[in-house]
Amino acid sequence: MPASSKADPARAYWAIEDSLGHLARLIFRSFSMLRDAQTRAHGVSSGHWTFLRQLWREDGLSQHELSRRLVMQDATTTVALRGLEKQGLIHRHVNRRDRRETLVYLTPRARELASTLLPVTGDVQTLATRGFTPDEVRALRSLLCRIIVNLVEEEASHLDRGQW
Amino acid sequence: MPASSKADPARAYWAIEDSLGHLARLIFRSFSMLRDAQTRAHGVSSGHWTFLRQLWREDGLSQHELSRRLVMQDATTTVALRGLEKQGLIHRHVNRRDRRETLVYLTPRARELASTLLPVTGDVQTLATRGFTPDEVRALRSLLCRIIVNLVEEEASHLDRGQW
DNA sequence: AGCATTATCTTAGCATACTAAGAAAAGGCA
DNA sequence: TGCCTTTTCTTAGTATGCTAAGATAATGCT
Repeated sequence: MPASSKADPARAYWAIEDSLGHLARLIFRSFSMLRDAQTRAHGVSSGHWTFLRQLWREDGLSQHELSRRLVMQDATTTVALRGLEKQGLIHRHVNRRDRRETLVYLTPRARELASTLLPVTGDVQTLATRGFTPDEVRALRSLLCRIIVNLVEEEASHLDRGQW
Repeated sequence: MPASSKADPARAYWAIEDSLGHLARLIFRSFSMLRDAQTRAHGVSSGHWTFLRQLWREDGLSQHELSRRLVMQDATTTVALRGLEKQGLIHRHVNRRDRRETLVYLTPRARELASTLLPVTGDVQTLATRGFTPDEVRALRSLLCRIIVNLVEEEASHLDRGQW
């Protein structure tokens, strides 16, 4: 008999539905994987995607500003951008007005990729919310944002108390 | 002037609110970190927590069954359990009726930790949903579960088509 | 019984992303 | 101006969790 994992793949998920953190993990992971399946063929990994997506909106930012917008550590950004540079998707040069900063620019190749790859996010999102009414999607986004605000405030108060 | 990250920490999050995958990432990460801050003092890391929590519900499961319930790869489980064993929180022995399986049991020490650490999940959850009505919490859980079902079905159909 | 297939666990290698600590540049102030 | 602090980026080390490939045990088929 096949393992129970094949019998009803969704069952395993329902069993842990009482933890919002866990639900968030599953959703984040599925999003990454589904997106990755589409973008990998173009040499864009899951880790690179996050940065590319932000740069498609606006490039010429410093690494620190990029990190801030994506809520990533500077060190993480350094490593990810090194990979993107090696793939010829970005180039970087020191800001002449503040030579501590490194500004990040897309290459023409990366710009061309945008039209191919940007729709992928939309596709995954559409798929994830299949059967949702527009109101439900809006409600979900709103609830998630409220959670994030709560969590951010809590983290900030931890910081203030010097706990971290 | 201080970096803008300190000016309004929540702003950075709102800027990317249009991606459900990204929102899920932020929530998952905040949950992990807030929990970690409480449990680390007891020698329980974020990665161990997931497994401990499941084992507090029911131990004596095989590693594969544990993996299935937590939606983890078997290899991931192997490594995590090795850590828990080294910490003296679990012990494992081969199932006599099927010697391919390794059954996982909590140690008395791990059982004692339950009463101290289990409330932590609840605390983080309460904090995350501050200002929510019970109906909103229920609605959120329900919406998240529906997304997961959608995503699982999609992944399953990818598997069927042999794409992965 | 014997052999091929399947299931479970492990190992190895890699990707992502964290923290801590250090280097280089800029800013602030005596 | 010179020194101390802050900011930005980098490096090193670690944790989490993935895939691929292998070892061992059980199962199924002839």
